[in-house]
Amino acid sequence: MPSREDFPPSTAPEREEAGGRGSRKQRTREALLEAALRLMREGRSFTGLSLREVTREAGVVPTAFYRHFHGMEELGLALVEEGGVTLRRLLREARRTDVQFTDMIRGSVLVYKRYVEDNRLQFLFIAGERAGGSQQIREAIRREVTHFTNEMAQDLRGLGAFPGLSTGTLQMICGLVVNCMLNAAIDILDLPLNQPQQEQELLDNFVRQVRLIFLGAQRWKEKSPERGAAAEKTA
Amino acid sequence: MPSREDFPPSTAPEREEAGGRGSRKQRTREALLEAALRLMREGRSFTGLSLREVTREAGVVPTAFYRHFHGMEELGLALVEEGGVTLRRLLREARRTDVQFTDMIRGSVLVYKRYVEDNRLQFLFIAGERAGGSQQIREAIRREVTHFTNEMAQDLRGLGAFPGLSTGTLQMICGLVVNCMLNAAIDILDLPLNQPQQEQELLDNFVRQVRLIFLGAQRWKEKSPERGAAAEKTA
DNA sequence: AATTAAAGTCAACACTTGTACACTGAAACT
DNA sequence: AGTTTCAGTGTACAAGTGTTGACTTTAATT
Repeated sequence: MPSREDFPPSTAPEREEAGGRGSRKQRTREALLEAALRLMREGRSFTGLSLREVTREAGVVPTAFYRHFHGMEELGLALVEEGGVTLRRLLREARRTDVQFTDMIRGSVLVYKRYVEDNRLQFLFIAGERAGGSQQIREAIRREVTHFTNEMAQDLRGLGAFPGLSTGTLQMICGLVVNCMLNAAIDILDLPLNQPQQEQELLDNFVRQVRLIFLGAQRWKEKSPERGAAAEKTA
Repeated sequence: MPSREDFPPSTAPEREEAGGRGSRKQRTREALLEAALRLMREGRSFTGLSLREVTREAGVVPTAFYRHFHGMEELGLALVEEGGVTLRRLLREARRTDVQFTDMIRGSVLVYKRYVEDNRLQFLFIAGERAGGSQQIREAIRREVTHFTNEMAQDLRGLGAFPGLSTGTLQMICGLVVNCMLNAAIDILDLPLNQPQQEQELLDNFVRQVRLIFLGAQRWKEKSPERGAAAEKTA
C-alpha cells in the first residue's frame, strides 16, 4: 500500500502553502494542538487527556484527528517541538534586550517571569511532562531542553562572561540554571492570584539561587581543562 | 446519615491495631498503594492510571477500593506521604554514614544514586507528579520536598559547614541542591541499561553541579543578615 | 467542466471506565 | 450463644474511550 506521503513526519509542521494559500489542513492541525494546550489550563496533565476530548475542544469530529496525527503520542511530540521553539525565542529576545539594570540577574528573572506568564500553556506542558509523560515525550523534551541549555552556554561564552571556563563547564552551569528556571516556572504558574507577598518571596529566592550559581561559576577552577570539553548529553 | 468515622482522614495510615492484630484492612490498603506504584514501572504516570486498573493489579474487586480511599486522588495523597517518609529516611541514613571519602560530594552522590535505584518506584512517583498531577497532589509533594529541604538545611547547620550563613540562606542553597537531586533522579531512572559511559557522564555532571553550588555557598555574603531569616516557603 | 485527492463527517463497534446497590462472610463484642 | 460491624464480592448501568470503514464535501489539477 503506497499511501504516498502518509504524514508530514511530525517535523516540518509549517510550509505556508502547499498548493493554494494558508491551507485548511494546517488550520485544524493547529486547532488540535491549541485545543490540547487549552485543556491543560485547569491543572490537568497532558497524559490525562483523551483523543476525543481534544477533538471536541477543537470543534472537529474524532475521526478527523487521524488526518493529522497517528495518536495522542504524536500530537504530544508536536507540542514538544512547539515548546522548543518557544524556549529558543526566549533566548533570542533576551539576546536583543541586553538588560541594563543596576541588577542584571534580577532584571532577567523578571523578564523570565513575564515570559512564562505570557506563554503559560507551553510552559505548563513542558515543565509538566518533563518528568511525567511517556518515555518518548520525556526524551523529546529532554532533547529540547538540552538544546536550549547549550545555546545558552554559547551565548554566555559570546558575552565573554566567564572567559576561563571550558564549553563543557559552561554547559554544566547553564544546565543548573535551566533546571532552576523550569522549577521556578512551575511555582510561578501555580501561584495563587493576588498574593504579592508570596510572589515576592518566590522571585527573591529564585534570584538568590541564580546569583549563587554565578558566584560559584566565578570561582570555578577547571581541573583538566579539556578532558571531555563537549561531554554534555550530546550523545 | 451519621457514617460514624467515614475514613481515617488520609493521614495516620498506620495504627497497627484497631481492635485485633495486624488488621486485614491494612493489608489490602497497602496492596492498593503498592499496585499503583507497580503500574508506574514502565513509564506510565500516576495521572494516567485508572481506579479499576489499580484494583485489578492489587487482586481486589473495583468496589473494594472505596473502603480505603474516596478516589484516586486520595490514594495519590497517601503515596505522597509514603514518599515523604522515604525522603526523610534518606536523610537519616546519610546522617549516620558520614561518608569519609577523599571526595565527600562524589561519595554522597553515589550513595544517593544507589538510594534512588533502590526506591525506584517512589522516586518515579514523586519526581513524576511533582509538576504533573493534580493541583492537590502537586502541592502535597511541594510540602514534602520543602520539609526535606529544611531538614537538610538544619543538618548542614549542625555539621557546621557554613557557619556564616543564615538559616534562610541555607534553605535557599538546599533548595537548589534538592532540585538538582530530583532532576538527577529522573535522569538516573530512565538511563538505558548497561550504558556505563552515559551513566558516568550523568553522575559526573551531577557531582560538578553540586560542587559548584557549594563553591558558591562558600563565597556567599549575606546582605542584611536577618531580614527574613526564615523567609522560605514556611507559609 | 470534469476529474481527482484528501480533509472532514457519520454511524457503529467492542471496550473500559467510575460508581451505586444489595449481598456475603468472617471476625469482634456482647 | 447470638448480634453487629464492615472489608470484600457480584451485578449492573450509563457514559466515555480508541478505531473501523464507507460517505460527503471542498478545493486544487487537468
